[in-house]
Amino acid sequence: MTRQRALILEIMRSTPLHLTADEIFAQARLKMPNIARGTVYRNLRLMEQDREVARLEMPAGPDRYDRTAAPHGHLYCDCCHSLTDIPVVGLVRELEAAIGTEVRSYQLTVHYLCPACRQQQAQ
Amino acid sequence: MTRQRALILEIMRSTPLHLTADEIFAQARLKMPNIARGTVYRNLRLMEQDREVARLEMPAGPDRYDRTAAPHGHLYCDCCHSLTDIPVVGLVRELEAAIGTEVRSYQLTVHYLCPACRQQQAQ
DNA sequence: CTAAATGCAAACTATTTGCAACGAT
DNA sequence: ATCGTTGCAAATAGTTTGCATTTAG
Repeated sequence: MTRQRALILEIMRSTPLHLTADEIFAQARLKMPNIARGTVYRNLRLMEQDREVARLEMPAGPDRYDRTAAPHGHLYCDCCHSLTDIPVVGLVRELEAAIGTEVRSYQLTVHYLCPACRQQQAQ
Repeated sequence: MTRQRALILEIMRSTPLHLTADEIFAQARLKMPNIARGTVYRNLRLMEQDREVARLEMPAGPDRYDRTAAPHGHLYCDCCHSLTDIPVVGLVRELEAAIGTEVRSYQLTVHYLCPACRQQQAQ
């Protein structure tokens, strides 16, 4: 556990947002001006393997990271690209029953138009 | 509708596999030796917008394309990266009820170990 | 005829990696 | 002391784009 890694964890824990590696890097720079971008990517990958964070592949743009707690899905606005959590109760159980084997994890991304963007389109 | 686009559609329709843009490009080259990689990418993007195909963001490696039919999810093997369909009956309805607004589409990727890889790990 | 699509190559974005120097144990 | 981790810069992978040329309608 290096200072760099501790800082990255702290940043992840300090926000409910789904930050990109670069956003995390930018925040980290504020507190540790010569932390390297590579270090951030490396640690995020390790933390993903350790299941400390989950990497979210996005339909557009860079991956984002989620401080993992309970399994959940995401609502993705096709217009403004905002991302919000959705609890999907019982989905894992359902899936395991359907698949007949252990589910290691899942990623559910639901595309929609968020209220603000729907409003705009209506006008 | 150009010859190029028709060929890409034909390739997509001729296989149940989830090909990458580059795999589609390689197959296309066999029948049309100077079709350009850019053309394949451009058409796949258009076809995605027209909902003729669905682009699948993968946890590792390039995106893959799915000839869309009924909405469904995918089983992804964390070990050998194989990808197979899972019908997820009623998920859209469930989601719309939970979200309270129209779902445009969704991507569900379930991580697991496929039978072959599970076997190997056990040994 | 003309507007849109192509082939080509170069550009670009996101991410990974090699390596010498550094730091935690 | 030693082994993993860092910072840096260069490399890579996947995809997109600009532009002159071709093609479909």
